[in-house]
Amino acid sequence: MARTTGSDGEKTEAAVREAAVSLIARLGYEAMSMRQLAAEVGVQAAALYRYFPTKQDLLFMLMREHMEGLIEAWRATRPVGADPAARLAAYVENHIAFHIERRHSTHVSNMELRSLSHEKLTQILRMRTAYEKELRAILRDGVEAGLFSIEDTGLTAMALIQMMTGVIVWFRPGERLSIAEVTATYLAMTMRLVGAKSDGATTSHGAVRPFERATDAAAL
Amino acid sequence: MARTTGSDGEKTEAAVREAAVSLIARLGYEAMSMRQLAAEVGVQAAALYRYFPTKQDLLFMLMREHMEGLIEAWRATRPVGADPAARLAAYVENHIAFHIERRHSTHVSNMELRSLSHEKLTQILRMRTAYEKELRAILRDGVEAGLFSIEDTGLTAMALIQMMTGVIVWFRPGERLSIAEVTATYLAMTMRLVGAKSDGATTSHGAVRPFERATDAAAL
DNA sequence: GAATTAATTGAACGTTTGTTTTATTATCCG
DNA sequence: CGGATAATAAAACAAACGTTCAATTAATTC
Repeated sequence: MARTTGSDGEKTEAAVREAAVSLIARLGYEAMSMRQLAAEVGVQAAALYRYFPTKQDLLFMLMREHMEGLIEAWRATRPVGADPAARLAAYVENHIAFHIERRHSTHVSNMELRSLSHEKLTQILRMRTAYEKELRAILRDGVEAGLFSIEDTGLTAMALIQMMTGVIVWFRPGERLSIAEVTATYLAMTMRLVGAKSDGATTSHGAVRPFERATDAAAL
Repeated sequence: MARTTGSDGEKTEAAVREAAVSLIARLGYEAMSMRQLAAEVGVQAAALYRYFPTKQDLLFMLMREHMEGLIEAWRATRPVGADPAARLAAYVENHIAFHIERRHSTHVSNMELRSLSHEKLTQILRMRTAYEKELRAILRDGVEAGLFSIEDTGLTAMALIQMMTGVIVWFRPGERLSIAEVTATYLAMTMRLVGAKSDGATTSHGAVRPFERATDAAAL
């Protein structure tokens, strides 16, 4: 009735995070009880409080790590000197690969923002804005270089992000389409949406060559 | 300590629905308590149960009415005999107008699906699928007529709906852009995204004439 | 104006909630 | 082997939850 044989703080902590992401994604933050989470980990509810001070801190921790992972994945992938079309392609591929691979934590980070305190919400939104800013910069550069025809850079960036992130709503791995096919199609749609001129990486009818990286794109 | 002067069932019921949509959109279904909802209406919690049997039935009622409204708005607007490009334009305009106008109930219908029982969830998803099917039919007709160039009709329909519905995440009435401007830009992006040939209602650079209906589009 | 119906209150029900406290045991270090 | 520390269980807390019930009053009907 106390410390159990084989118990290990690090393993428990990892199990808690994994279970929390899965449960919150499935039930929602408010609907998931601490006892439910504890049962999923195979532990009593009181034991959870070794790893975070409150339930909301757990949520914030999960969200912050998700955003940090997203920004880091982009930082490691982005082609710095390339032309806007190649940079846009890299952004789309990274975004889709990351979000498909982390469907659950994406769900959490997108749906549970309202459960954060004002202060914690601000921190998460700051990270999100920084990430979206990268896309706006690419679009702006593309317009200035005469490669894209866009009415409103900010609006287009939001539309693209909503479109791409929406993949997690309907995509299920192992069904009709592979990740590579989905990524290639979204890339083609993106290029047409921004009015990319058909040259360089794009084929004659406006579709874009798949860049042969979609399957292993998110090996962070 | 009983019936209050001036009390009226119909007015209370309407006030309950309005307050519920607003509160659930802001706090989430699980986070909103019946006492909170009652206080917003100016009534005791017990009085709510005159108008629906359980909290979940209230949620279901709000979602069903939202979906019925969406389908009815499209039914009343759709141009039956027109060509695919005009039908697609009508779909986009109706969708955006409806969702901007009903931001709160859209939020509820999109975010709180997991709080429904399996049976009620199925009913809502059936309505949603029927609505999305209309878009897929338009895209398919456009492809067959040689007007659109699309890789995957189903995937493109989902991408478009996610993109358009996403408007409610960032759009706030009375800020930088008007509803008409947003709608026009989304229409242009949609037409490029589906690879619409530049003829008929579309201008030379792929943008689409606004159809002069965006502002009064959602007078249901 | 009496009888009936509609609308609501206030109190109470048993559960469940997030969290704290205290005690207990496994593991690690010397 | 013994003391320190890490990790947990078990029990308890007040507060809040959705919902029910009986009592009470306003509005309506005849």
